[in-house]
Amino acid sequence: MTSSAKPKSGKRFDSPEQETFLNLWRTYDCLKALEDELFSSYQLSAQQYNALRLLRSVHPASMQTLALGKRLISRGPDTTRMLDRLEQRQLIVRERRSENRRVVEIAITTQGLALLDEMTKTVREMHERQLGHLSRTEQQDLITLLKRIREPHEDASCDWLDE
Amino acid sequence: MTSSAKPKSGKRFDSPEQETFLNLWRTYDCLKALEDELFSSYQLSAQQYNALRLLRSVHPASMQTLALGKRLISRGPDTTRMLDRLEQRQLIVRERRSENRRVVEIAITTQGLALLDEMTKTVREMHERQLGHLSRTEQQDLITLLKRIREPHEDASCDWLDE
DNA sequence: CGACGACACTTGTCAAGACAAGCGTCCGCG
DNA sequence: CGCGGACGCTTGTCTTGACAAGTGTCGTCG
Repeated sequence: MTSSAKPKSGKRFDSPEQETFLNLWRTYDCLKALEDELFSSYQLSAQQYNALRLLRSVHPASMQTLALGKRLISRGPDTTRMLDRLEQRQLIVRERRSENRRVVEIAITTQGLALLDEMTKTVREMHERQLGHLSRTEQQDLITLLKRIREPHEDASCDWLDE
Repeated sequence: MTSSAKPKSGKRFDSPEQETFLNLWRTYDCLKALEDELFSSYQLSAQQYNALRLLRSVHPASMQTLALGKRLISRGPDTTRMLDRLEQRQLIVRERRSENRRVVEIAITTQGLALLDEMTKTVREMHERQLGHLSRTEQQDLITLLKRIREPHEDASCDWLDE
């Protein structure tokens, strides 16, 4: 008993907050695995799928690269190169307007919309597998708790401006 | 109104399950950002920190590489190379025993324990910032819901054998 | 109207993760 | 014994994400 750290193999967590976070992490990872499995069969990442969804929500209008990046989950990742891949597959188009040649407007193409349509059914089935065993009330409770967690952090580093 | 997809910009989610999952993702990402910020100041990833924690919990015994990898959150990532980095910093030791030269036993070193001790305070403060504004009851409710989500998936692809 | 700073995006470079093939070791069976 | 297969880990290679510096465009102020 010389060490100041007490392993105490019965107690697995250093604090209740750690237990909560690890549960959150595990659960997220578990559901993400199901997502990735599906999306990879369409050669898409979850981020790319969300980008397409966002673009569809403003279709036929367009969004600027930065605005799109801000609304994706992980804050400002490599938006440019992710869009490169989508553009190569002609799921989106990029356009530099003469009125302001700094910004690049992104819009979803007909092929992009078609891909989303094609995925609708399997995506819904995956959501069913992921969370279908929870009642509507449980899901609502969960969302409430999750939002409460984010409350004090939203303006700090996590601003998605979702609504 | 020619398109079959209905953008309907008011409705943001395709299904309640999607809303739940996106909330989970966002919340996780939000808390992860706080984690990463802290751990990166110690030149560690969250995975590496968890590996050290796990090793401490069995100290002074050791674990096999595969067993350790299985108990980390993201299933079986690049355990070997992650341990390479920890070994280079002498936070762990690897040993091939003569009794079974296939397996590699991993153990945390005194320096590894010292690093964990050094981090204890700031890690706790971060947990406080992350989730301190939730009551014990709220955290417990959340954990219950999260476990319920994982229930049907645990044996499929997410087996952490935590307890 | 020309220089300066700010903005929006792009490119370069590097570390980290994913996937598959390869190597050494052990067990079982003839 | 010796050989085939399974196991446990390592290595190679590719894709992905992270961070910083660079490029082109616009507003503004002297």
